[in-house]
Amino acid sequence: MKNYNAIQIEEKWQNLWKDQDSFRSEVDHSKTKYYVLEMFPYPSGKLHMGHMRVYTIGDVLARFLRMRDYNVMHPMGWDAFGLPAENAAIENNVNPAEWTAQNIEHMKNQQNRLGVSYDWHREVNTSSKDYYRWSQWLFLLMYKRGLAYKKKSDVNWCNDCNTVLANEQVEKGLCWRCSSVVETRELEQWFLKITDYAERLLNDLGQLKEWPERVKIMQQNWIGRSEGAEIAFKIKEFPEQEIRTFTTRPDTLFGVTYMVLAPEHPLVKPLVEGTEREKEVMEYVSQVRQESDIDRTAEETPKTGLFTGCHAVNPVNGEEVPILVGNYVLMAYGTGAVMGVPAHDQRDFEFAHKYSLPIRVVIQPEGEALDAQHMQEAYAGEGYMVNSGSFSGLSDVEGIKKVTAYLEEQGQGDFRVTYRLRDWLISRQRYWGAPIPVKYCDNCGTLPVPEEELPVELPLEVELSGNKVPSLANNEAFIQTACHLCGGPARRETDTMDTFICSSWYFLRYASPNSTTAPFDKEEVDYWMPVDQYIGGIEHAVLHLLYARFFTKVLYDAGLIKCDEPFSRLLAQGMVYKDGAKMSKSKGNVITPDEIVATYGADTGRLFILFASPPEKDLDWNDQGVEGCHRFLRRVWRLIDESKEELVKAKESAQHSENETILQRNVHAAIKKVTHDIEERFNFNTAISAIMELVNAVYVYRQSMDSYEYNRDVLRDALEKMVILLAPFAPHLAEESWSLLGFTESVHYQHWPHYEPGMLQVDQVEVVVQINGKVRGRITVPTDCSEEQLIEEAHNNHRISELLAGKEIIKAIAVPGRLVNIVVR
RNA sequence: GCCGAAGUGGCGGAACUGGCAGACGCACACGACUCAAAAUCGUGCGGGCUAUGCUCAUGUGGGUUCGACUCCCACCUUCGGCACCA
Repeated sequence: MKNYNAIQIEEKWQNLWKDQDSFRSEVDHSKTKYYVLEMFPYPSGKLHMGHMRVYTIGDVLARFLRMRDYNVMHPMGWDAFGLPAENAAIENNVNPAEWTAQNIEHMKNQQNRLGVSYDWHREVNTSSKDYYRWSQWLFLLMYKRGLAYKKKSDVNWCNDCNTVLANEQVEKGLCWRCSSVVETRELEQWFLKITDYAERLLNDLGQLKEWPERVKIMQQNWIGRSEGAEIAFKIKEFPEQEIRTFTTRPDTLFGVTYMVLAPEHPLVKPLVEGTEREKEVMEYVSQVRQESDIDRTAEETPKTGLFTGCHAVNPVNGEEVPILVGNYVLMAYGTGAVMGVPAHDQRDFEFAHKYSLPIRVVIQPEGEALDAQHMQEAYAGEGYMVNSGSFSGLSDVEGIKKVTAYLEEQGQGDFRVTYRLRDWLISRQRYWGAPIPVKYCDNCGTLPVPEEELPVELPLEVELSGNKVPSLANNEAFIQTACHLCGGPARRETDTMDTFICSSWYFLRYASPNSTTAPFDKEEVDYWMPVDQYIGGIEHAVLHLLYARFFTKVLYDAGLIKCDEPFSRLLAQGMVYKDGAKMSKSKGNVITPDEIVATYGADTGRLFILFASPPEKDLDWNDQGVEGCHRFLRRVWRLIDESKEELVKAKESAQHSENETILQRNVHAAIKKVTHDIEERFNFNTAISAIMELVNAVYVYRQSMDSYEYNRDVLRDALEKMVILLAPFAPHLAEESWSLLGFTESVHYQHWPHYEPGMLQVDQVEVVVQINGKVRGRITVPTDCSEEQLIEEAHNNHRISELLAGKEIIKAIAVPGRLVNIVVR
């Protein structure tokens, strides 16, 4: 007997797949296409268990669907721009481009050793000229469509990464990449107008029936839509000026007792200029603005404010209320000004108490009498309007409509929808990225680079100076260019694009990775898109998945693609832990795919990853569990190895014994369950357990008689089906087994078997008999036994009849094939 | 604070539309094979008890139902998202 030598087997078949180009995909209109995609990795050079998990999940699907006769595209590529390449350049004194290229080569080898069935003809690399040229082209498309603009504003700055960050890349005030505190800086930067798409990005979440609810909710929260009114307050001291404020509760307008401006609000300075309060107010403003966002927006931070000396005029009743500047008002949300309604907003309530501002109740809950003097907290619930002039008596809901309508009539306000979502800041002050294709000419101004001049090439030679990679701003040769309009000298934009731009359209590029005349070939894209199944980590729930949806919608609007949502089905796979903690060097609990492949082979690693937990749940790595999976594969191997002789010795007979009928039933039950678990439920763990049960059943069959008595056809069929079912999970062992069973064609080109319902039929079933819901006996009855017969049979059972003696039977319920429940008193 | 997900043996997990709770695997125990070990094969394996059976048990407490891990209500714990968002 030969031992199961996984390493040797795996290498053999990987080479063969490569030589035969087994997983190439082409447009074929005669077949149903299926696009399986795993989020492409950053080429860090190190493949970790999280990667192995995504790729394995994707590969099982890809292999399964190929056997189900779909035309499957399963591509892979590299999200190759980004900061780590610069850090590596500094540490190892190596060029970022070189470092990236080496890592890609290494990681590609690692991926291939996992036996993942990629179509490498479609490989993309976002840092290659052929790719980023089209990232730049897409920037220009955005520009043409009025979706890219440059603006001076307060932006998030990470000192460690030495660059600005998008809002989505700040987590709780910290940089998403390095966790250092994010500061605010005022800079002129490029933005994409994702807010123009806020409504559609929100609404179309409803189309995404096959997305996990939690991801959709995260996006919904992030977009943060709220309805209300924008209201204009005139300023008593400056009658030509007004303050616009956003509120979700226009029905509380009569309860306004003050107004607060954000310290950044452009009106603050003019209001106090030349007054005795100027010095104090402006000092306060600069003090607040120095605080980091994390401090300023923390819940514990006390609310502070300062009177400007000016007054706002309430448009509904002409009341004059003081205008203050306050630290709790954010310039970035709404209009940067808040009307203070202390009776009905908790923050306003606290603020009013602190600064002795009046509180006026204008909403009364049904059956209660709120009294401003005795309120312990603001009342934000339902009620009817009071102290509100002609609006008094209306419900809050009616009030919102009527007050807004009144303001519109008066030209003092509008219905308004406000989003939490901000425009996407895409400028990065970093070298290793796609240059933003813009020029600045003294005569002609800011100019997008004409398409014919693309790509704006990133200079590859880097002079390391000190401990950093200099940004393009230090590269005069890059900066100097000619204006294509006036021919005069012009300067290039030196910022590069956020790498999330590159990953917002890569799934389109896979359809035609070599297209030189467009970012993608329309016909190919229309055939393959949308991605049928996308798989990746939950950490991209808002970031990448929101940006990619945005890009897709812009391309749809531009008529370049036919779909307006990129990913039909999404699977957010769980994390890989070890001993309840994230794998990390500092904890010393890292297991790498390389080690697993070297010790047990890729098939064992794949099987364990799939068997230990359903894909969307977190997985706890367990060495003994891996051992168990390896044992199972050895068990399969032994079965195939021993069967070579057994199949020769076995008898040929059309007659099937009971044992053979049972084995066949097990085969068909396994086909049914494995198919259903992969296709409908993505529960690979239970699919694998079904295969294990089949393997156990074959062992039981073999043990039940002498090998001369085996039925050759039945045994052979069971073994073949077993190998086919195993093929998506342990592709190398399946391939080897298939060839040992005498086949010359790859198991991966076999058609997935269908189960026959007739084969699952049994003549007799065991049915549980309950009395008052407790199991009291079992009866064996014909499968087609009627409900009446079932109940009769239950009564006939010796033990049951004993237990029923002297009891009053109230009713009896029969569920054919399952149970009988007799209710007694 | 708001929103969401999850709580089942020693462990990972299973139980699809309400119908035998614990499939499959790990760990453990015993047996076979062996001089021995490993490997392999077999048997057992939620708790309690007066043990061919009874009883308790799916985070806690209620409810609906002939019957609840599954549905409803309240609560507890853990994890995740949002959060001075007007």
